[in-house]
Amino acid sequence: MEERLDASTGYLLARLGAESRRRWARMLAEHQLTPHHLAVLMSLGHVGPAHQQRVSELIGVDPRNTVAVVGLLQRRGLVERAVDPADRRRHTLTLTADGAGLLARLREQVDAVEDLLLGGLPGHERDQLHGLLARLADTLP
Amino acid sequence: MEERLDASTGYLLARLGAESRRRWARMLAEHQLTPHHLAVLMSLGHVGPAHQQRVSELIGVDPRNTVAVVGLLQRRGLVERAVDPADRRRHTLTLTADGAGLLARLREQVDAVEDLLLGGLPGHERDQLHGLLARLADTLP
DNA sequence: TATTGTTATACTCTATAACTATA
DNA sequence: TATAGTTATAGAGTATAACAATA
Repeated sequence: MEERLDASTGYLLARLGAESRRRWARMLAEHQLTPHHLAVLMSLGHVGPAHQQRVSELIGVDPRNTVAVVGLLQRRGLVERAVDPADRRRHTLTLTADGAGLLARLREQVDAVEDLLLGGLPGHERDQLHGLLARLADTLP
Repeated sequence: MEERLDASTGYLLARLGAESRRRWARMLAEHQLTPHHLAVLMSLGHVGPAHQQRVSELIGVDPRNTVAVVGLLQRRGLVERAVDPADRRRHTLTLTADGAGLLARLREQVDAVEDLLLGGLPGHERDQLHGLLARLADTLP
């Protein structure tokens, strides 16, 4: 991309985030999935079974827009949706064995995409960047 | 956002980039503009007059999708589109006085949004993050 | 023949209003 | 009355095919 705008960190974040999303999307299209689908699988893999609203918060998607995402995963047998007996308004989402298996296989491809995206930075800077982004994510409302 | 996924730097980038874009979009909606419109104004403010294709590269938007973005800015009198006499296929984009004025006023609001987004990080970490993102942007194809 | 910009189109992503059922 | 999830819809973002003018 030769010359760049460096005026705003927020802009760089949005710009590089879009690039990252684009690469994920291209990779996931082979599996007929979108970045949000993988985000749901990853979040369930990370925190275990969770209510749908919790997952929405974790992946940063409005609950109303999460419905269709989870719906597809359920129809594919990757995620199970069960009414919570303690509060029957709530639906608990759980990874199925198929879902966990697919997630494991996708992680390799995720890592490959990652290496291409971050390949220009030396290892210690990649770690530094990861740490800063993780901390920033924790500070958000 | 309490607990987070920290498995992948690319994911954090996409996640925080979406958050950043969302905040920009909310701010810019008051001016009936989108993040892409501001990106065009910023890029012209940064590199001076430029061909449309060059701007497309700078803001990371396909030239076919840039047409409508620039078209709106032109109709609003913020950007001028002139045929390049040296190569009449090319259109040179230039900020008008109105465009430059609006850009200056928007920068304050951009900074305010930025402070809210990055407020959780101490100053030296914000600088570090900015440097890493700028370097990463330079390494991309 | 290749490049710059354009038109048109379809599909995804995001935001929001209004609803159901449960609490 | 408030909350979890849903339905439906409109707008913005993105990708791609086909084209005109110019080089």
